[in-house]
Amino acid sequence: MTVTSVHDPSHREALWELEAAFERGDLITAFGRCTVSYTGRAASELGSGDRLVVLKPDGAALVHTDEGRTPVNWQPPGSEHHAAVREGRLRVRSVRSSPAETLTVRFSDVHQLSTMTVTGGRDLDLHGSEEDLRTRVLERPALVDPGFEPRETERPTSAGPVDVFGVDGAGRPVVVELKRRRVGPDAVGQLDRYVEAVREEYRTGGFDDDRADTDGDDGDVHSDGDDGEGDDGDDDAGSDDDDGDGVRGVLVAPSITDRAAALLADRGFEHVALDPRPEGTDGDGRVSDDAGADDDRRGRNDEE
Amino acid sequence: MTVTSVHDPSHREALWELEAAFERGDLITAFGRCTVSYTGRAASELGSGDRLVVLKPDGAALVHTDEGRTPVNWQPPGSEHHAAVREGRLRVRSVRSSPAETLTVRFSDVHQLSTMTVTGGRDLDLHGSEEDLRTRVLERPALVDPGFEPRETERPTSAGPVDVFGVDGAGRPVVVELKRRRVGPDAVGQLDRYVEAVREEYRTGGFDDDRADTDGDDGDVHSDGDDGEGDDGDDDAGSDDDDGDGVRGVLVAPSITDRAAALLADRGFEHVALDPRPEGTDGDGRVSDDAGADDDRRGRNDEE
DNA sequence: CGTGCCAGGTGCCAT
DNA sequence: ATGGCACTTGGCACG
Repeated sequence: MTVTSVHDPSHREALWELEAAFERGDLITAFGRCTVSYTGRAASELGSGDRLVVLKPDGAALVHTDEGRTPVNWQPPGSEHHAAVREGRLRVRSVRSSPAETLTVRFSDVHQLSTMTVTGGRDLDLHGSEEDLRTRVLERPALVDPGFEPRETERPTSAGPVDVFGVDGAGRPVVVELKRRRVGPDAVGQLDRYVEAVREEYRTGGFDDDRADTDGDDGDVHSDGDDGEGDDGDDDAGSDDDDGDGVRGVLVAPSITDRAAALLADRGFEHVALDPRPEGTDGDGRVSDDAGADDDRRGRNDEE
Repeated sequence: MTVTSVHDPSHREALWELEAAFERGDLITAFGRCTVSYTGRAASELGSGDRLVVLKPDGAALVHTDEGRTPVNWQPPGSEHHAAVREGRLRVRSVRSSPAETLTVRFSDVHQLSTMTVTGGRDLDLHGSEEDLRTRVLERPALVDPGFEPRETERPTSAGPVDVFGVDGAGRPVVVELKRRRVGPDAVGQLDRYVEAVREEYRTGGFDDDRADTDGDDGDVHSDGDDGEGDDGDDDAGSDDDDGDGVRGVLVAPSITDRAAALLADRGFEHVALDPRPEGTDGDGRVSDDAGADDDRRGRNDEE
């Protein structure tokens, strides 16, 4: 049995179905007239109306109206669903602790209640994320700067992990912050924190013990062979070569807003325009070159 | 007719139901075995499996697995839903432009398809947001600082709108940034940008023409009567009274992380611990005092 | 579990 | 439309 469905069930019927579905670990949808109360990190009340309520076996709960991508109310995974009949209404309650939160849906009428057994994979294969951008940068560092040499990814600093850290042609340390989309002032602030942290690090003599003691296992860039060129850029740093303090800050993103650009200039940082996905993939995802291993879209009859 | 539901429909049947539901402006749920393709700002592929697909009349589309609060794939409101039978599968496609994005769901089997007419309100009454925190601060400015006098909310600066702007007992300008929850380094960066903008503003002589020309209609704090006290604080600013440049920065939030606190101290700013909801409302939402106009939870029988 | 950060973030409201 | 920001942000990875 994969799907059960009851129309206009009595509250007792609905309760029975719900508890059986909880037991089975089914996905549940309930459509009916209800009010919704939430209390926890915040608190909310929603007056009576028809809504679609989705209860997942992992504890997630969603209350959807006919509008919006975001549910009006919800409960994250890890909650526990309970059902009961109280004061003539079917009460579905989803509770979690830490933080303590309760979502209560009170149905005056259940128009339809369905339960379904879910099978099959849920692994999404996604392209175009920041990780893809990082890959692009690591594969072709010249896109960032002619002489750029990546040395480490997720390089730890006192201000947090630097996306890509390396040196330029002149041996100056370069802090690269990656963003998959157009950036605003916040990204500049982020870059600024990282650059300042690295500068401070160099100032106090290379080792502030800020860098967590990862033994080059995780974040190191694939060594291309040439190591004997100035191993950690400790010699050239500290002198005010160009601007700032010898440490360059580079924001790699498709584009940047005016305010962010102003802030960036103020800090003496740079912006490099780069897309997370290489050229040839436009908004519709058509790949001009690189005929990938896509075996679903073959017959291109795209009407309707 | 509010709800229609078909079990294991043929693709033709399902297609018929779908198009009728589109026509009626109904909310649609489809449960079945499908693959999902998305392309637009990014691109993704999801292999075959059972999923719950929700199609809303406003154009929103959701694809849910049995896990997570967030749909594996989706389309925001404003999209257009289309259905067709292609290559022996039921294809549901949701398309939007700007940005150009397409979500395609291909059903090999539809286990259940339901359509529902939605009526009733969707206005959520939410408490505990940043706006509530602002209200608290405006009603009791002393919570921020003994002599604090709010002057303006959403005060425009070259760096963006300042949550609350005012003066302290010594007549110094105060920039207040509000956060409804525990803050990290980003919030300090935000406050820093605002304070710097205000300082620059004062430095260049009160009017940099940064402040957008809102004629005191929107952001002004309710005038309490006393206006003849130094109308815009132009006299005392510019002298390095305490630290920084005579402009104070205050981060109002329930709590703050260590890193953020360090940054805050570095900038010479302050943290004021304040909750968006007044004392007496704990995590479970029980209000100790202030018996509000809540008329739903009366009989407190809270078992199961 | 808290800290920090990315996300196809979404949503709201401003210019 | 773009911009800046809040959000019960959610989700993940790491210390």
